[in-house]
Amino acid sequence: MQLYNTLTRRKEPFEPQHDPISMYVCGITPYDDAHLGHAMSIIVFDVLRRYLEWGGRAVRLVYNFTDIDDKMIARAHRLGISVPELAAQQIDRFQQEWRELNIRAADVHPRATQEIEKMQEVIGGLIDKDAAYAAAGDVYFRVQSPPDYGKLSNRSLDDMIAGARIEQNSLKAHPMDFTLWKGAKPGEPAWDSPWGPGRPGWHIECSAMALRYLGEQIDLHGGGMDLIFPHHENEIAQSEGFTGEAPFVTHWVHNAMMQLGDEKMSKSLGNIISLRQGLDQYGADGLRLFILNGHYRSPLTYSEESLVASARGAERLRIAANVTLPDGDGDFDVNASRARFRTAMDDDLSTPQALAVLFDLAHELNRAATDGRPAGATLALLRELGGVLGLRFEAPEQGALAAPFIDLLVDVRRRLRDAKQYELADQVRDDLLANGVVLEDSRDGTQWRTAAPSLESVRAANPATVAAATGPNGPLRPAPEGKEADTLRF
RNA sequence: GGCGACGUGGCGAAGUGGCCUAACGCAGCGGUCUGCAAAACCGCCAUCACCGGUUCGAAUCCGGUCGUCGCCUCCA
Repeated sequence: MQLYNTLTRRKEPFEPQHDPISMYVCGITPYDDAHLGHAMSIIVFDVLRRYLEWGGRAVRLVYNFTDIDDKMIARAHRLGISVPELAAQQIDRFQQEWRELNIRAADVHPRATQEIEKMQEVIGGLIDKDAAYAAAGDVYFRVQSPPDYGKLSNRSLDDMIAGARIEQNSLKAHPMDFTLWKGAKPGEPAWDSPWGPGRPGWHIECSAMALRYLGEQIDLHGGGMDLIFPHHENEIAQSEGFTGEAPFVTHWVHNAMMQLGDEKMSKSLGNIISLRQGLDQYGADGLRLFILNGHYRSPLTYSEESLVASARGAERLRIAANVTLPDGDGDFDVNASRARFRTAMDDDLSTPQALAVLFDLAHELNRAATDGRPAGATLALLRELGGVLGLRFEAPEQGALAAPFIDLLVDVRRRLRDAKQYELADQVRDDLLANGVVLEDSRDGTQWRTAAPSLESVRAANPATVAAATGPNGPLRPAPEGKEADTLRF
């Protein structure tokens, strides 16, 4: 398949050298709740992994948690809990949300705090090669040591200095030198090291974890575009400096950022929607459709309209994936559809086109159902390809408590209809709809299902969900002032 | 200032030289079905920011204009 490679800035054939394919995706810092931007990244790489496996390749995926850094410390301090407590709590939440999103677990989920030894080994190795130096309890990486520093982000050290606001630090040999090890400050978590007590710098954990779990050269490394510089640039510098092997990663894959819509939204705290809230309002398939409807390298703008449309689309697929058909495969050309799907996905993971194939299959299924034709093979293919995209085609859960009462109302309404008391029967139906339950009458009786959210219902719900988005950990960080349209920030 | 992306129907979004009078989804409109609905089905709804050029032929290539956005700082 062709995959865009950030390193070469063009689409290239993806030719993994390892079996299983070694794949590393930068995870999150578990200091606050996940939002839709995180969902975008994790869904994209979940789909890439599923697609590779569907193509018959084995994949070894590592997805890390960076559970120690300044934000972790600050947050834990504010909450009055320890950093490990904060990490444990947030990682639990993430993993619960990942499960609901139908994200397949990685093979390894390393945590920075459990990889200190490996990090120190790498730091020590870099010092030995004079690619790093200790200074007053800190250790810095020498950006002038690699001959090609800046190759991933496509910029020179001069450019970086010109544009960046560099804080003065006389300990550094070069202003862009970055920290590998931070000397401990009072009250902060610290580990012993040859350079004194301290904690790892931001980038070193990923080098250490990738090296430890995947080896010196890996096939694919993923993450959000915002990580290209400095995080991934520095990861390359550290890893290649340490091993002496290049390239550290043959294929770098980055997803574009999710953005907030208009000014109003960016200024308003309540509109930065959490993953929890998104899951509750639009369902896992709805969220996936929203993200997969665009290409992973194009920025995606959050809007309630789009999410509602995606949730409706998910409902359409779900209904088609659950149609009742006569037995038999039918004569629809499923191989053509399968090939179309593969062609789309092979072209730099073109999920918008892949999704179009699923909708065409859904259409064919509905036609078959209308005509009373068999289409078992079409149904099987829809479910199979849906699986590659991580779609489940399951109804959002209706509270188990409510179900018996809904059944009861449906039955009461049946009696009213039998008695031709249509006005009352319709009243029951309307009232249920107002509560998010759709009734469908047919010859075989009445079915009910949870309604996809309407724009009105979402808008009505959102002011109230500001509090929900706030969660037990305090409010999500407000968007910075002075920007018209902000990237969702964590 | 440096690096980069983008502008396609009411909305989202594919398509990067002829199969495009432009996929797919949402919304809308007309019809079928239905007690009425819902779902589904049938049908309808764009000439691709603007200007100029290249070409037998351009949404797709080149130049210009206008507009939008991202990264360069913690960030998926």
